[in-house]
This record gives sequence, C-alpha cells and structure tokens, in this order.
Amino acid sequence: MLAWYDAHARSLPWRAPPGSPPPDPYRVWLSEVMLQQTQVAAVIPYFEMFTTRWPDFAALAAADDAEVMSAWAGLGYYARARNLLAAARVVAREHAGRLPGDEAALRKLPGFGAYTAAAVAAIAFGQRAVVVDGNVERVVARLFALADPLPGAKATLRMLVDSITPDTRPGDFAQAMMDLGATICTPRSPKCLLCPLADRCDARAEGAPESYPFKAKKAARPVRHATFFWLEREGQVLLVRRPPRGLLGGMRGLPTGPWAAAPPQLEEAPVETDWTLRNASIRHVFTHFELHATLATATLGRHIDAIEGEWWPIARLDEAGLPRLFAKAVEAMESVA
DNA sequence: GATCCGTGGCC
DNA sequence: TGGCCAAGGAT
Repeated sequence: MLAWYDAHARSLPWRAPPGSPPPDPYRVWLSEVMLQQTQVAAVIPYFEMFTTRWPDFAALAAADDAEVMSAWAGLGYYARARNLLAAARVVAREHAGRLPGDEAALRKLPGFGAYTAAAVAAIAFGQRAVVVDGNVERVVARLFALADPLPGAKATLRMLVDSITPDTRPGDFAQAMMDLGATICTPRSPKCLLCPLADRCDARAEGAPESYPFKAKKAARPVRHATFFWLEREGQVLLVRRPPRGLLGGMRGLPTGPWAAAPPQLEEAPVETDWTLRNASIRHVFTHFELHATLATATLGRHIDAIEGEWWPIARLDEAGLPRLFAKAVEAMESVA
C-alpha cells in the first residue's frame, strides 16, 4: 500500500507529499472535520476559504460564531462547525494553541470521534492508530470477504484494519487506504485491474467484489410539509437565527411554521398580516426525511416592529449564510418575481 | 445500538 | 427518477 501511495497519492491542499514530514496539525484537523461524510470535491473550496480567513487555532478561536456558521453554510452537518469552534477555543485556552499529539487526548475534544482522533494522530503526528472510515471499511470488507453486514460488523472490521496497519508511516497508510477506496475500490464498479491488493482480495476471487460490504436496509424516508414565511419591509426580508441545536442548528433561515405530515399553511406565522400563499414548492432531501415547503409572502409598512429576527437586505441575501434549504427558497422567490 | 444530523453527485 | 453513497459524531 505504501509503494502504491508513493506512486498514486492524490495531491490535496491539506496533504504533504508521501514520505515527507507531517503537515500542520491545524490543517489536518480542519480537513478531517470537513471531510466527515463529505466528498473531497465539496470540501476543497471551503478548506481554502477557512484557511485563508482563519489560518491557525488562535485566529479561529477568536472568530465570531456567526461568521464561522455563515462560512460553513452549504457544507451541511452544521454541528461540525459548532464543534469546530468549541474545539479551537479549548485548544487555544487549555493546550497553548497546539493540538495534543496522542489519540486519547484528541478523542476528548468536541467533534473528535474514533475516526477523526485516529486520523489526526496518524496523519499529523505520525502515531500508529487504527483509522477506519467508510472507504477503509469497504476495502477491508472486500479484502477479507467479510460476510457480516454493517453496521454490526464494525468491531470486526476495526480488528482487521488493526491487523494490517503498519508501525511505519501510519499516516500515509491511512491515506493510502482511503485513496484506494475513493478512486479504485469504489462502491460500484471497482477498478480491480488497477488495484495493488487485487491478488489477495477474497471478494475479487469470489467474483463479485462490488457486493461488499453487506449492509442492513435503511428505513424509508417520510415526507414532511412546511410553510416558509417571506416577510418584506423596505427592500429587506425577515431572517431568524435557528435554535443552537438540532436541524440546521445555529444557522440563519426564513421563519417557518411547524414541519408536519400535512401542509400547515399559515400556522405560526411571525406576524398576523395579509399573507399570500404562493404555489412555488421547495423540495429538499435530508438524511431522515424529505421536506416539501411552500412560500407565504407579505409586505409590511415601516411602523410595525417587535418582531423577532433580523431584517436583511434582499439584494445581499447571498451573504446571509443560508443553508441550501433556505437558499432554494430565495431562488424560488427570485423566479416568482 | 438506534436516531438524528446536510448536501451534492452518481447511475 | 430516486435510492445510494460520501475521510462520522453526539446523544
């Protein structure tokens, strides 16, 4: 794997060339958090923006929460951004601005689970650690033709990864396994002819490597319905800050009514006024449900106040840091107008 | 262990 | 078209 990595490693903004000293732990950490459940191509522009604006732990620890959340907008899984800030502040305050170098200490920081702690320990600090992500699970399940389905097989897979992890260049080994999974040992149509492990791959010997790993079936995704309220006043629209936890937690958004099994129409409008229900429909797929939203619009005169939220210039909504769901609503309004 | 938590790309 | 998947973590 190391020889293959020396020849075929992907060049990525957070990565050091194979065999060279480890890169800046801050950049390794930031990239690993962004890469959680997120593909490389989606991460690269966010990584460049973040490292330009906040080049180290001290800068990020001193940043405004709202600016960091806005910068993360569109990348998804917003708890990552909240934990990112919390971890940066712990590192700045309690660890003299440096990430601890061992896996157990890393694991205690917000946003560091088993994978991220192992990956940072291996890649940024050269520690031997068992790094298991979705790519590694797939590669190893195929290599050993593991018949047990995920997620139940995770403990077995971790033992198998441990059994093949070397003492030397553990960071390069981990990245080699992940590169292999991302480029060769892909979920569908794996490119076995290019794989350095093809000779010893049990799944390939069986003839259907793409059938691994076996997985339990997922539950069907229900549909929920909501109304988004577009309230205008003098070229501005009302935005609210969502609660700090839960779905899109801590992000700006349009006021919405309840998200229910049936269209809620004008329930929980931010103000009692003459709403117009539009027939523009917004569809957005989350991990566990699909949302169908309709828009209700209204315009206020200048003297109505005492409404919770921020009045935001409509012409500058692209700067509001709206998650995609609400950005879609803005697009729908632009097409209506 | 099961659920919740975004978004975009792919076939 | 829609189901699946992606460098997972928190509760």
